[in-house]
Amino acid sequence: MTNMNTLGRPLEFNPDKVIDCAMEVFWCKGYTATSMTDLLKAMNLSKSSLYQTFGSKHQLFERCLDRYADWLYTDMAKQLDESTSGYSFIENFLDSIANTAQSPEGAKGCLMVNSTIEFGQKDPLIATAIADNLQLFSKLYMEAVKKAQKEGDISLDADPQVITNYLHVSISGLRTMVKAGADKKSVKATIALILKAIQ
Amino acid sequence: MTNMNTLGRPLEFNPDKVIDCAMEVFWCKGYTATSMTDLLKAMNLSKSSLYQTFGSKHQLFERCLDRYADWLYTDMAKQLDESTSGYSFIENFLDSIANTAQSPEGAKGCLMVNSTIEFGQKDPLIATAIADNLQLFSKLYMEAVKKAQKEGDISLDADPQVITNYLHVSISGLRTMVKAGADKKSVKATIALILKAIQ
DNA sequence: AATATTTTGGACTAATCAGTCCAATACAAA
DNA sequence: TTTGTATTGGACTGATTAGTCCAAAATATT
Repeated sequence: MTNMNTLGRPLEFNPDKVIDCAMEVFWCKGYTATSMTDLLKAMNLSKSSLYQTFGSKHQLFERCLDRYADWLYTDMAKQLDESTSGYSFIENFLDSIANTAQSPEGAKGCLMVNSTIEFGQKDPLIATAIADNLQLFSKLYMEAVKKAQKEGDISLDADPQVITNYLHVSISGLRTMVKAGADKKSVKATIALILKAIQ
Repeated sequence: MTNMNTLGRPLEFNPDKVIDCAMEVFWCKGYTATSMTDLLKAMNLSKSSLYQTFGSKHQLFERCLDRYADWLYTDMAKQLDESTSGYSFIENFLDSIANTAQSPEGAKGCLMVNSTIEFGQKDPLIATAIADNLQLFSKLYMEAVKKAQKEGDISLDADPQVITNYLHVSISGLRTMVKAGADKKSVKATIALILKAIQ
């Protein structure tokens, strides 16, 4: 099988590291527009190694999706943990999206949003992968919202689940706006209005 | 050239009608995932006729984008015209998105949003096509917002341009949420919160 | 009926697609 | 050093990609 071998020729690459390379390509180009040649070049792997280790383009993509969600979740959880308040965490996260406006990072958007739009419900495996990862972020948002409610920044009679969905919608929308080329000033003004609904 | 000929063999198809067929395919599958074979089948055209009339896959897609925007704009302008108030127009439009939840129509999403995510700023021609069409909808939203302000449903000290951007973000976000498979009830609850920010 | 003009069907191309396969290679254990 | 096991490079496959080209067909004008 893959890795964990004590016998035979050792792997010449770090599977986790090359997944990051693949993720980057899928993130920039989308699944369909990415060719195996693109991936091979970015991952600096031979065809055999790629297929041996990851099975297929589709399976590799699933791995990338999970890796992306994991990476983003870890980062956001850290942000939440280090934040002075639940509300400021939300505020800062939205602001960080605005700061990607008209930059290469902003042009990439969010791999989860990109994949949701590219696949929708067409591919059951990917649809569940996205749904599962979305659930992960929901929990994080929920935590932040409940914290903000305790801290008096968000009204107590608001339903945290509704606010969580509202945040998802706002974030996807902002990412789309940024991808469409909106400038930082417009995005920030929009964010101010977004936050108005949850106060 | 194309059409408007008085001499020679007449076209066996209606260019406008077959564009609608192509639009449908691009809408469902995205640009990259759509093959010429898909288009040929959907449009019921021979390869020569397609290339003769539309030039290339790319040019055909541009035509489809414009056609889509035109079609949607016309429909929305009519809705605004027939609406009892500016605010109810906005409300009804958001509600119509919620009603596509977990249906084939919802799975398609919005061709403008889909294309924004698929292309971003990668393709200058398509980026401008999207930006131009977005501008069209901005004017419509702006009109509705200003009307709602006059009618006392939206506060007069709110900047109509900011609300317009906010609506764009909300609509893109809702379309993404629906594509991800959200149920009607959740979407409607989210819309209620979205509207809260502009009252 | 002859001619000019245009569209159409379909054969064709060269490039690219994802994926397979195997001999050569490189290591650990014996 | 031999043996067993796993990885690697790269040739190869068949299908599909967008796009070209030209002879045949279909019409309006003369």
